[in-house]
Amino acid sequence: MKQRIIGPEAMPKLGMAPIRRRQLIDAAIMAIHDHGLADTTVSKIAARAGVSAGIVHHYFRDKDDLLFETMRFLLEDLRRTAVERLGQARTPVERVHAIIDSCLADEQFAPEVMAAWLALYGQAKHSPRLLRILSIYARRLRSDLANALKPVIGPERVKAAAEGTVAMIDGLWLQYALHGGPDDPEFPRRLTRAYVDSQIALGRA
Amino acid sequence: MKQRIIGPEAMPKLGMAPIRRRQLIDAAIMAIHDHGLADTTVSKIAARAGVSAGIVHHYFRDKDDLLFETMRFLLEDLRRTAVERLGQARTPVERVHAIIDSCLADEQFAPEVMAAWLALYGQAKHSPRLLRILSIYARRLRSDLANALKPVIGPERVKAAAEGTVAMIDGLWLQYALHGGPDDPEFPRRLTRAYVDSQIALGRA
Amino acid sequence: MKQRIIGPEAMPKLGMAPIRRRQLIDAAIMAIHDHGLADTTVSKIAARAGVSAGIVHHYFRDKDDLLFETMRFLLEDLRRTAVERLGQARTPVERVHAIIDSCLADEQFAPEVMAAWLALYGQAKHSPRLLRILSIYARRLRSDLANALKPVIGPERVKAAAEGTVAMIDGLWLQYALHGGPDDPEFPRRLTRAYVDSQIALGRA
Amino acid sequence: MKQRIIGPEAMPKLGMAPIRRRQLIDAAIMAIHDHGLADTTVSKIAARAGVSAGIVHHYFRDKDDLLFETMRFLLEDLRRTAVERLGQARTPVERVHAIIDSCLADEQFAPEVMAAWLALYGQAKHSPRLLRILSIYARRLRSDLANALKPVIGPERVKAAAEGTVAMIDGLWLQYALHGGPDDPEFPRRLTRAYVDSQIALGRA
DNA sequence: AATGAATGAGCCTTCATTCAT
DNA sequence: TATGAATGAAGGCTCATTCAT
Repeated sequence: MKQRIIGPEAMPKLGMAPIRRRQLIDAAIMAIHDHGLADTTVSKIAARAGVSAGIVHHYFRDKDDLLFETMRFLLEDLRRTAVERLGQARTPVERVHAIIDSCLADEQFAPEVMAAWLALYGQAKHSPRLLRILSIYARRLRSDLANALKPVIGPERVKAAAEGTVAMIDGLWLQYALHGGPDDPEFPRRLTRAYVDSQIALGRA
Repeated sequence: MKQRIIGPEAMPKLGMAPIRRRQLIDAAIMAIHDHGLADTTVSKIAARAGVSAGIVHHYFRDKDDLLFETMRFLLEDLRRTAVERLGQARTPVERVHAIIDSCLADEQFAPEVMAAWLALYGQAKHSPRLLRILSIYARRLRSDLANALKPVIGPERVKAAAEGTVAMIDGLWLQYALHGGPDDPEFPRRLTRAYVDSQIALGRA
Repeated sequence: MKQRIIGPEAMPKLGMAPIRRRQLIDAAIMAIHDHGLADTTVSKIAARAGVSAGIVHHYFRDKDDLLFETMRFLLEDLRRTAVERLGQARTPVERVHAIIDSCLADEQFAPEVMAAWLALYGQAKHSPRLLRILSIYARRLRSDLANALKPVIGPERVKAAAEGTVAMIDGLWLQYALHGGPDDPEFPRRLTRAYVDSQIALGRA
Repeated sequence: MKQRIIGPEAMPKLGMAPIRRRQLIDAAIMAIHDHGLADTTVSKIAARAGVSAGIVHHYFRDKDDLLFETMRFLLEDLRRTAVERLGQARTPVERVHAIIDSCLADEQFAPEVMAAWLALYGQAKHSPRLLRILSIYARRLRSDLANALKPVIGPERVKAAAEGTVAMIDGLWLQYALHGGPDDPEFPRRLTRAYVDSQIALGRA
């Protein structure tokens, strides 16, 4: 999170846009972690990225745009991980575990990431764009989970099981987001898998 | 928008402090819901309460103080409900249900309350005072839950069961906080109770 | 300066005006000493006097009025002392010494008094009322001094000697006002008397 | 009222700091003269300098910082003049006269400068930073004066003579600061030199 | 006479944004 | 591309003043 993409000594004039945008998004995540969303200013983000405040508006329409892109980055990063792991899963249960493991992956417990997600949650209701991408992500997660559970749980119980699993994932994550990451990051994953297993056992019967 | 909480006919000049403080706390909750914490200003809160912006500083040291008291009000309100319901519970399982039902009570799904809690969560990491009262509340909840589960679950499984239950409660609540309150507020309570029951069944064996 | 005129337990309803006014003037002097004129507020003055802020406007038109009366009090106090001492003086030289001794009397080196006088000086140019009473006082002082010197100094040198004496008085006082009262309050008086004596010696020749 | 110090044709965007700082210090002196320290606001200073109020905080930490730098400017300006004139003086008496002439130089009787010095005096007791630089200046002045007087006055009388001279300088200046600059700016210098001469005459004997 | 509640104006300061270089 | 200067709009907070009690 803190390594520089390229050194400050070599600044090619072309193709900087994606690099700078990514730099600024990283800086925004760090600034939110350091100061909280309410106290995150354009200047602080720019300082974190090692650039001047003015340049931010060359790469993003305005502050809101930068913050929106930051939130989208978080969501897409998570989605990418989930898709990757799902691609490697072979059985239904492996698919469920892939989802759990990507939602509760080690990276999701990085303090900067947790702070940014919490900020995203707090802000979503007051930003239609934010709410929209968050809802899309949430719908996909439920859909993936339901699809994975369908083969092993009776159709009338799938929805409740999926809801419960999402709740377990988010609830565990929230604890760590509020009170500090887990000593053993495997613990929440194990707990959630156990829940799913119990649901499958129940659903099969 | 600007209706007065208490009628204009009786405006006592003495002993206004508790009335005004409560008025302003209510207004703060509404303002957070309307604009989000980051865009909640003292003026907006005062307008919501139907008073001038200046008077806020007669009753609260500063904006942070008002917001802190608002958050504390939410926490104490929840705590009060939980203590009441626990007092009426007779069996261990009733005690567990009392906790679930107070955390997922209908009032907790009021849009204003959900918005304020989300804001509290997002802000806690950047306010020692906030984090402190939130941690106290979280510790009490876990303690209550563990005590209630102890008689019916083997000691080596109590902690995991309590953690799981808290996660289920928070996770379900979070879904509704983000995507709108439940159609049937009984549903999340039923789901959580089912989880606890399965844990008890597992724990007993 | 800090003793209460009357205790708070016995509050006669009649004839309070002069007492309260004097209390508030004393409190204003102390507040100016404590906080500086720029940071002296009505509330601070009222608190110093042990009354509520609102009551100040029963005894003074507004804050400016209170401060003006405070400054006038200082000037009249000094004038009263000078008149008293002049009345007891018998010879021309005694009259000059009386003026010196009243301007550099021990009371004039009280920290509260020095702070208030400095504030008066800084404010005078921006308050016509203040400048007026200050000028009257200054004119009287020069006049008294010239009259006292006339019998012992040639008329063509009286004015310069009076100017020099006033300068010596004010200059010495200013040092103490800025850097703390004199260890030996007799020292500045002696120095000024020596100056006058040298002027008389010169003037006589 | 709003004329720019430097022409509008050349507005360099780089290296504005020293120019703007000096502009703002000048504007602060004028604002203090116009309104008095208590009524000098950042907006008034900015308006005097022909810039927006916001920009003040680009060049000074806060209002206090600007006022402090303003006061320091006055002190350093005076000190610079004194050092220059002392450098040109050849004899002990010339050195004393150099000090007198710099303290009572024509520039010191400019209304804006006098108003700012008075404000400095009134504020010093309530600002440690201000008191500190004022004390340093005062100490240097006394030291310079004592050194200059040492060769021509017996050691046991040097201190009193220096004190008296400082008092004469400050006292005369104070008269003009309060009641308007001298018709003949040479007059106070002559009077002070006469005092010093009399002290030397006395000290030699 | 005295208080505390209440207001409204104004001040300092911050900050997103624009612009000339 | 990148910067720092500059602005203007708020925001938080203070405070003198008024008023009902």
